Amino acid sequence: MFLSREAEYAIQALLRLTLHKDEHYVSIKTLAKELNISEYYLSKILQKLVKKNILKSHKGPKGGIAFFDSPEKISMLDIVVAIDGKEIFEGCVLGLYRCESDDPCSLHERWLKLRDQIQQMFSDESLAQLGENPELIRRSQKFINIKQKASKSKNKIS
Amino acid sequence: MFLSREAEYAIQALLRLTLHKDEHYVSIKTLAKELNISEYYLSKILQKLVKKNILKSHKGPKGGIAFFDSPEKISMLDIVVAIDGKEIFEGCVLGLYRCESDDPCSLHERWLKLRDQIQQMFSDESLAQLGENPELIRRSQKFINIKQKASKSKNKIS
DNA sequence: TATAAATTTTATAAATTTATCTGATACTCT
DNA sequence: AGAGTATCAGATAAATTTATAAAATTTATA
Repeated sequence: MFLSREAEYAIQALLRLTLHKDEHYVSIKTLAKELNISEYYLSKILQKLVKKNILKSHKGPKGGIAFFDSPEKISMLDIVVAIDGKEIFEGCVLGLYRCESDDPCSLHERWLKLRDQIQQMFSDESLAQLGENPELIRRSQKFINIKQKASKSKNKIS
Repeated sequence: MFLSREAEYAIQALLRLTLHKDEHYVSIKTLAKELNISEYYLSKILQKLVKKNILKSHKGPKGGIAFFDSPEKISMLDIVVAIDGKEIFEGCVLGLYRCESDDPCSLHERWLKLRDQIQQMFSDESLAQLGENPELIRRSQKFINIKQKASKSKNKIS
């Protein structure tokens, strides 16, 4: 799993949000139900996006969250970095000390190129582009159930 | 961090082991001291490699671990998969449900290619090739100290 | 202005990963 | 055979990530 679960949920929530185009603010509760995860957990995650000005929020009745900018202007990289930080694109792939220096490991150059390409992939893709497949977004809700069940049974068996 | 800490330690330990070329068996205790990590923890990790026939072990005095095959025949991928499993090269990068099906997300193809290239990178590189830079291997010992300090202070400050 | 709806903040719990410890077993050597 | 050395296996502990709950704050509107 290249991204943290939080980053995955953030992306899934924002994708859901693109399906609510007309509404001014959408409550986190609603999104949480649609994604089938805890309202509180989602709040926590989305707050990070509010602080990074990817979302704006409004309290009280008729409140909720909304995009700060339009989804066309939000790249996947924006979201990923807001949640997981830019550190996931840093460091030696083997965890070797001082590998970034003038005497790197033999995988270094190759890894750097691949990592940059991953980063480029995320920055090339806007939320709006990903949102062009609403069917996929709707399907993605069930995944959480499966994940939770999988980790539970894994615990029991092994 | 693309690889788990265990996988990183496994690689570092095997790299260390290549520096002990002449000896028949090297004790895990010795390796653990060189890497500056817990002897017991390293045991646990290396046991996985024993079970996967990457290492062989021998109990008692003059015992320890040794390569089952020569480092030339061991790829980085062998080690990574032995510890982290092949799952790290599977699934949708965004965690979307059924993304692998006939209706994938718009990042899917691009991610698949990159992921395959990462896998290829690991399988192209043998332990022996990485071991050709003994200075780097020796330096890598200190990294663990830094990591441990970093996570401790992180805890205290934030 | 009171009430209900919503986010925000803080606390708590569960699960997983990371790390250490202990006892058992196997082996070498004298 | 006995003493010492080393892995092996399973239990335990600490740290981090993942998830939930409860209390505090803000806001719309009746």
